[in-house]
Amino acid sequence: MAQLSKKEAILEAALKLFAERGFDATTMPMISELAGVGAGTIYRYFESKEVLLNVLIVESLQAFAEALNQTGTGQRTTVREEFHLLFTGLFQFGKHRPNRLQLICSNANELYLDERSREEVTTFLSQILATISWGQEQGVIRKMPANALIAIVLGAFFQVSDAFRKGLLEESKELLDEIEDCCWNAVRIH
Amino acid sequence: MAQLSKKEAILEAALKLFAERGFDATTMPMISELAGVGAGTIYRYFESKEVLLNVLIVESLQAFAEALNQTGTGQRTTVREEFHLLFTGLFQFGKHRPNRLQLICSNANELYLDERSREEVTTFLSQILATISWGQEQGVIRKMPANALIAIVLGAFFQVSDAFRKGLLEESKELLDEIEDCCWNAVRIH
Amino acid sequence: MAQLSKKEAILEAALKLFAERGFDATTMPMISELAGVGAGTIYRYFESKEVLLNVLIVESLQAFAEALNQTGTGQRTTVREEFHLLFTGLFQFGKHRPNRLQLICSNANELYLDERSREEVTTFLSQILATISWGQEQGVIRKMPANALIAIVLGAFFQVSDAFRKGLLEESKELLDEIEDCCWNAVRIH
Amino acid sequence: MAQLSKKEAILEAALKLFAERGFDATTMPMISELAGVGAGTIYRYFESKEVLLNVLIVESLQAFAEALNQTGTGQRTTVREEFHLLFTGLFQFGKHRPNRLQLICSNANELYLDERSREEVTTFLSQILATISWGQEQGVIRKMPANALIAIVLGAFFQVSDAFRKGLLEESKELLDEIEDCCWNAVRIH
DNA sequence: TATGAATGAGTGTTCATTCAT
DNA sequence: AATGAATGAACACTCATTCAT
Repeated sequence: MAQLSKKEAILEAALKLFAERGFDATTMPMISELAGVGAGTIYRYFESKEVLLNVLIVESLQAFAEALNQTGTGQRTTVREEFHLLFTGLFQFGKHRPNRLQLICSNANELYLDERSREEVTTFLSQILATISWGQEQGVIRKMPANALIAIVLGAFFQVSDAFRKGLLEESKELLDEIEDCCWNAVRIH
Repeated sequence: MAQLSKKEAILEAALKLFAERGFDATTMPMISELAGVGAGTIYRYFESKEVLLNVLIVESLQAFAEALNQTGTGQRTTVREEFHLLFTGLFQFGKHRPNRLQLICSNANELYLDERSREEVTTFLSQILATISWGQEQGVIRKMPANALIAIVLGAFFQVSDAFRKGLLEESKELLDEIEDCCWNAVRIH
Repeated sequence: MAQLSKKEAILEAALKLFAERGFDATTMPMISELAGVGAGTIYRYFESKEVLLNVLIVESLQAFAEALNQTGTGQRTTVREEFHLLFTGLFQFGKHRPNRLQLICSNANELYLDERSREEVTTFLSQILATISWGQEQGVIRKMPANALIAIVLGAFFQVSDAFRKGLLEESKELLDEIEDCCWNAVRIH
Repeated sequence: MAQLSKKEAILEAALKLFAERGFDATTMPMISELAGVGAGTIYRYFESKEVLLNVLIVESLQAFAEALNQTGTGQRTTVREEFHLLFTGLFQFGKHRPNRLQLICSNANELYLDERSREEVTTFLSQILATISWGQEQGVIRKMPANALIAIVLGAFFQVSDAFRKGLLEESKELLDEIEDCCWNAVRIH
């Protein structure tokens, strides 16, 4: 409360609840209570529940993209190295911002996304696309529709993250390396 | 209507709506209208909206398991062949029962699952587990936690199915074969 | 309660409250309580609060027009006689349906009228217009814009009705005759 | 802003909004925005929204009474002349202070009037009453309850003013004279 | 003096559920 | 067995009012 502005408290509370329960199952009273603010206060900062969701989605996608960039910047070495940095970025993000990851993964929110959010999704994916294209040019990554490759790797990553979150799987350096290896094998040319 | 009992009509309507809109965004009046029955009639067959969801989840998981069994029965040949049958079963199911698949994939419903449904998930997964264990014994599949391998393959499959559903990817025999190959490479020992 | 359907009870309660307090100062809970129904029940019969108002306005205008017709039907005699019948009709209506009259007079509702209601107002006024035109043709009523004549007579009538309603004035046959005479003098040619 | 004190700015904004939209449909934020002051500032000058309304009503009634006095002062000539001055005063006021007139006419505010405002109404009417009594003594105005005569003339005037405001009637010297003549005919002895 | 962020009671409205028919 | 009218708790959201600055 001392270190968090009302707006931040609301965003944090909403993020947690949207991630855990989904958009429809989260009520404004829940958010206001968890944020420790009055019900009306939310509307001083966010026009509506939907706007609040979209702000969070855009924020989260940007944070996600940034997390990937941060690890991936610098001169290009090998495609495999790039893939490693990407994967590391994914898991770092999932570890530090589990709710943001959950929000992004959850398809349930799709109905409520506005134009801005949809664009942000495209922007985010374009970053991964670049790596894939480069790998294909280098003859290292399979010549398949990029969307399919992305779906395979991200799908695996999301599901694995979910397993971590639910405690079905215990995180360890070795396991993460193995999973990365699996995903790399999935898309590389043998 | 002629060939469908009231109960079946309700289940079908609810399945479609839960899959398309999600549990919370689906109202009982929507279901009763689509099913062509009175609002109160639903309660003659299902205690509550949640029970209705759980019945559908259990049904869907059983149908999913059955679909996998059906292709996979018969004498065991190779692990690769078994994997192929499993994958074929997954896609067959997604093609013929897209709503059931969508219902199963959607994490949004998690909150509302009862004990019975959770058990059914376990049952369903045990079938896949068996194949994995066998493959590991044979020295063909990586020695990793089974949950991780399942998450990788199912995650990829769900995400790919979603891409098909949204029209981001066009289904074709060749593409399916490629995707299967990707997934197999992900889990096999090289 | 026994003799009133829910819908009628709602209409009656809403009429009373809208007339006494105005549209904005009347809440749906007030209406549901006075009608003796649940809050949600109102929405089974009326889409929204605004629709409820408009239904009442149209109903009231039609009842008003009918009340004027009823007294005024039959062969035309003199303009004065027609005026008398009109005035009698106005007061009869105000006496038997004070709330409906109040609802019609109140300009506060203007903002919420839909197309249908606006048309009904026109229809209602056209009836009075006919009498005025006839009187002007006969050289008995002043040659002034009909809207002005209507405003004068109806304005006087509404204000007098209000005075009766508030008890500022005591109704009596003689007083009504005098008021009618005043209004007639206002518009006739001397 | 330069020439208007905060208090005056608030009163002016509130007058405009109450007149145009009604008391209930006007919000305090609307008033504060139009007045160019903070929301809380209103409460430094007026205890509540209701008090603000009542201040405006009293002010308006006093301005109205003053407007009538101004034209009517001086030695008495004839009753007809006095009536003319009264009528001129009414229309002058309506022309120069349309919002104040609208506020006074609107019955919708009745619910919120306090004792002070009610007294002011009486004070205001007493002025007109005086003229009427004098006319009746002179044998020029009908011997009817004064409230009835006031209702007739003011009712006609308010309704005509409304027609002007809505553009249903075009103002002109000739029309005003005619309307005055109508009203005079309504109350004079023939 | 003046502000506007903050509040929470209250608004119009929806909907899972019940029950008389 | 089947209905759909009825309910009232709960929803998203608003706004008169307060108060720390």
